[in-house]
Amino acid sequence: MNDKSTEHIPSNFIRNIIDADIESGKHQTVITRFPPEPNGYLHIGHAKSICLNFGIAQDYKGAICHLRFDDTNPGKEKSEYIDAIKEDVRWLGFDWDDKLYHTSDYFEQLYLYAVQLVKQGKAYVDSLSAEDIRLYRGNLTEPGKNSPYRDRSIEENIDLLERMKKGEFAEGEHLLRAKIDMAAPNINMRDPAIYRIKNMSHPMTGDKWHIYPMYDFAHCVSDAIEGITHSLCTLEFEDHRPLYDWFLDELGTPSHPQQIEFSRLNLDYTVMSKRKLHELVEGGYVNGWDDPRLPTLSGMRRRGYTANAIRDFCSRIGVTKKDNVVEMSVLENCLREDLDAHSHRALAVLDPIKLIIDNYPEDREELLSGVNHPKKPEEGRREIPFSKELYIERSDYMEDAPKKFFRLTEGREVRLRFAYYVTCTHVVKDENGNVTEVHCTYDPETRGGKSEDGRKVKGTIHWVCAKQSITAEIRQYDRLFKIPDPASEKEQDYKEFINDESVQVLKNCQLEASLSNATDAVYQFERQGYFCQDRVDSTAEKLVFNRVVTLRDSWAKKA
RNA sequence: UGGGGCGUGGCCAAGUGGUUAAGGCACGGGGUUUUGAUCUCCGCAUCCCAGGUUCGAAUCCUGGCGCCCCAGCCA
Repeated sequence: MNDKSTEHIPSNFIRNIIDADIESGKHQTVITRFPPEPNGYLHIGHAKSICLNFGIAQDYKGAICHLRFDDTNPGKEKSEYIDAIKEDVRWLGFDWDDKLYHTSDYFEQLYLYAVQLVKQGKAYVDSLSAEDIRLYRGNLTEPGKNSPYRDRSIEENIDLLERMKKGEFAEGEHLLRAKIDMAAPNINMRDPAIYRIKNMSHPMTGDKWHIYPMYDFAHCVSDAIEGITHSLCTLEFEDHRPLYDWFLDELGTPSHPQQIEFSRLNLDYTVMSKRKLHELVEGGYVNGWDDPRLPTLSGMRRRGYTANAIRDFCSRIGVTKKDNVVEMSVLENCLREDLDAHSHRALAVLDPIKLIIDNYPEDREELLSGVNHPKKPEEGRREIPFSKELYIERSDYMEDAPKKFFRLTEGREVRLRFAYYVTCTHVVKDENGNVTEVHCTYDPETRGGKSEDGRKVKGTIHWVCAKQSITAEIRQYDRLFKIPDPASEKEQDYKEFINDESVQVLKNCQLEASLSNATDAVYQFERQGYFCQDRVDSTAEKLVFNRVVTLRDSWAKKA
């Protein structure tokens, strides 16, 4: 970890609570946990939680953060996701040491605790249908009513529960419920489910179980077993806290963690729910979980985002209980800051057009020197081949250019970066009137891009040597959705707002020769943006680069 | 019309009775610049509303208003 992400210790209401707990002696140290359900890939919203939980573990003396897979629903979970999640957490720069757990590690204890509840008369086996249970639950304004099975004897309940466990019943036949209060204003307290029958095998426990615990029961008990001090979760679980506390109080667990809720991260122009991400991936709207347009950590990693930038982002957005939608520009700014500091520069022409220097010798070739990083001379220099015919960016020539256009137009002089001053003389067009060649003359006295006479040249453009450039494909990504908050439109499906121009593929980009040895690092293609090789599609024969993010462009904004 | 939360500038977010109401992003403007990048300088709010308490309130009280979450045998 380096740079911005650890420059200052963040402060937020959760850390304030922890500070107070340590100060008061309530806790000597802190144990947090990051508890993903392995039913999908992690996204930047999870990164917020990861940075919060693991960040606390890093900053407090003796503190530790557990990684716990919340695998209580074998119908939705797969071990493929477990591996992906571990990889993402590691990539983000965090380490769970040997504190890797699964809720399924506790299935035995969980069951014993359930039996204890039954024996205490605090849980019962209900045999109502799912439909009836819903009916009996009441609604937001009306209380529910007791199930006719609510007063079964403890003996009968134990017997039924044991048989549920053995797999004697079909799914839905019975359900273990907490006996609390069917008239509670908090619907979560209206005899919530504890164990349901699922006759399916589990990635970790195989065919051992026929019943699986519900989140509300499993989560608090798992936290207690692990001695978690502060159990941090998102706002929608606030209503579940009374239940979290009820279970632990009834059970008399050795420890009673404190649940604290904070608001989820929302980012504009994208979606963050697992359900929607699943839908985008499975519906073929994007190409897999690691599609560079997705806010998944694997997608962002493939796109070229750095872990450093994401950590910095998480610390900048803060942690509160307020609903929020963070602008993408904050993330992009974190990225640019990190990339500007660490990326080597290169010259690459995305939309090439020939530039011919009429007064440059036909057969001459020379090597010019370019700095790898303008602020870090220690990063060295590289040689860039130069000759009579170059490629420049099509957009760097304009026929009827306004005064403020600092690039090429007839009679205007510009600097070729690291090379020479050239003055545009004329252009050649095809039968349709499209410019096919830009012609110019160069000033041999300006080698390296500077002149002795102190003459001012406002514009500098990038170029590559036509003969020695290498061809590559470049994928330019844009926001996935056309509107800032696609998920909030009540009337329309969010998929209707997908931006069908979210990726633009340029197949004939010309890169400076040194890029044939490109690593998997991110490069700044000068005046364009940051790019990195696509880790899955780029090969030695066919280079493919992803545009991570553009450079800030105040000129384009005005124009 | 049940319960639980939340409301500080365009977006995040400090602030916990006495501060010119931090900071970041965005935005506008100036300077530097062999990337119209970077860097740099400057500008940019009286705190949802209304009453009240107080010498003094974004911070305390009362009453409104607005937004979010909850009726899975999902997490």
